[in-house]
Amino acid sequence: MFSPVVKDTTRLSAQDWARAALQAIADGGLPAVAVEPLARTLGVTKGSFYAHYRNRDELVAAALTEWARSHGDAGLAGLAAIADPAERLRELLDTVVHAVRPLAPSVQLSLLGDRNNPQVKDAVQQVNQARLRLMTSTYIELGLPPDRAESRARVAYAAILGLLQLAQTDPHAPDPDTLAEEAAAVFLPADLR
Amino acid sequence: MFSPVVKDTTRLSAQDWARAALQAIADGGLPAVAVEPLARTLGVTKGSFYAHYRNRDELVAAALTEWARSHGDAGLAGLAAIADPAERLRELLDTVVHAVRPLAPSVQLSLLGDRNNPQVKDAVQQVNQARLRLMTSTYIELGLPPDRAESRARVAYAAILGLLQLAQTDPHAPDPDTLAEEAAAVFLPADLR
DNA sequence: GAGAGAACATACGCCACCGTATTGACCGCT
DNA sequence: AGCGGTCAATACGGTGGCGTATGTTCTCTC
Repeated sequence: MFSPVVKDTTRLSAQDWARAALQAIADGGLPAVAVEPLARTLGVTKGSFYAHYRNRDELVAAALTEWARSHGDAGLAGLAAIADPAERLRELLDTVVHAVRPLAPSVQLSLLGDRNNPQVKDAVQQVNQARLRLMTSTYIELGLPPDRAESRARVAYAAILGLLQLAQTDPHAPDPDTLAEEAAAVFLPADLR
Repeated sequence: MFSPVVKDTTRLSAQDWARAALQAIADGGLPAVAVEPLARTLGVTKGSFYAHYRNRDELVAAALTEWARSHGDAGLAGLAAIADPAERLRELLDTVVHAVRPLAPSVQLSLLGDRNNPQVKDAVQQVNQARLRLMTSTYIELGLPPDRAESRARVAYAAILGLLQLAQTDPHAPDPDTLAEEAAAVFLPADLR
């Protein structure tokens, strides 16, 4: 018995459609989630799609829910498990700055183009809140008073988002190590100034 | 003689179409730049559109060019004119953090959803480069060595972008003054640490 | 191994948008 | 007054995506 990495000739599930939808979002935003093109890339015709979802909107909702789930508290479990707050923060910065991870951030960036859609707004908000909560409590653990911890977390998280954004549009390799160093110097409050 | 704020019954120019296209981008990204809907909001039919542009792509190109122009070096002239680098930087942070300016940032955020389009990529890149150049030279003036100035500028600009991004998705008013203070504490190198 | 249901194919009508063609109305200019 | 150019309206064919209807095939289960 061997587990196939790619679901070869087997039939598709609702999850497969949702995953394909997320990939489409990463590539072209919400408008790219179109039933017929997705069916083509999946190697089927659209007829079978309606066995899984009632309409396109339901697919979009499913994809967004899945994304919000896996990138909200669920996706932060690994980081949250780090006991030492300073190390946790450094790990977070390192991860982000070094990451040219292909799919994960692309979805969030693409969703910005469709931020007027209420469903999108909810999903993005949910993910952002979870991350901000983690970073805020980290800064509190580091000794900042709660209100300062909150705004500090906000600025730091904003920088993370912005760096991802720049990484996706900028061809100039900014040397990750230099960036990580700089980010650490700015956001790791060794002195808690 | 009174100057009409809205071009009332007069006829439209290519500029008018480009402006409408930018507004559409801010609202719904590139896919929202559709000839017939735009014609409807402009109060004409699409027949007249093709007197100004050969096709939709040309309109998109014109809109993006206009945006890149007005938000690149041209749009930074006011800030660049500030002689004192520290004041320039503070002004920049203040402007951004306090700004819930409706249209300007929306376009950039919306364009993220269409960053795979080469035209979009070029425009965004052009604007980002101009801003990064200004911030880098500002940090150099402040006494940072060139390489550190560059990465510092990158992190600071990323934070700015991220704050705008959060402001558009987050309903929680983060109290601009607190944020401005925090941003200043982080990015204004009084000590040039 | 026969039925049930899930996954798929095919074919259809519908609508939104693109681009073209043609014609008409409104300028400025000599 | 007449002329050319610009902006505009109307009408048309083409394309791509949505959703429905109606079968067909696969797979699981009893």
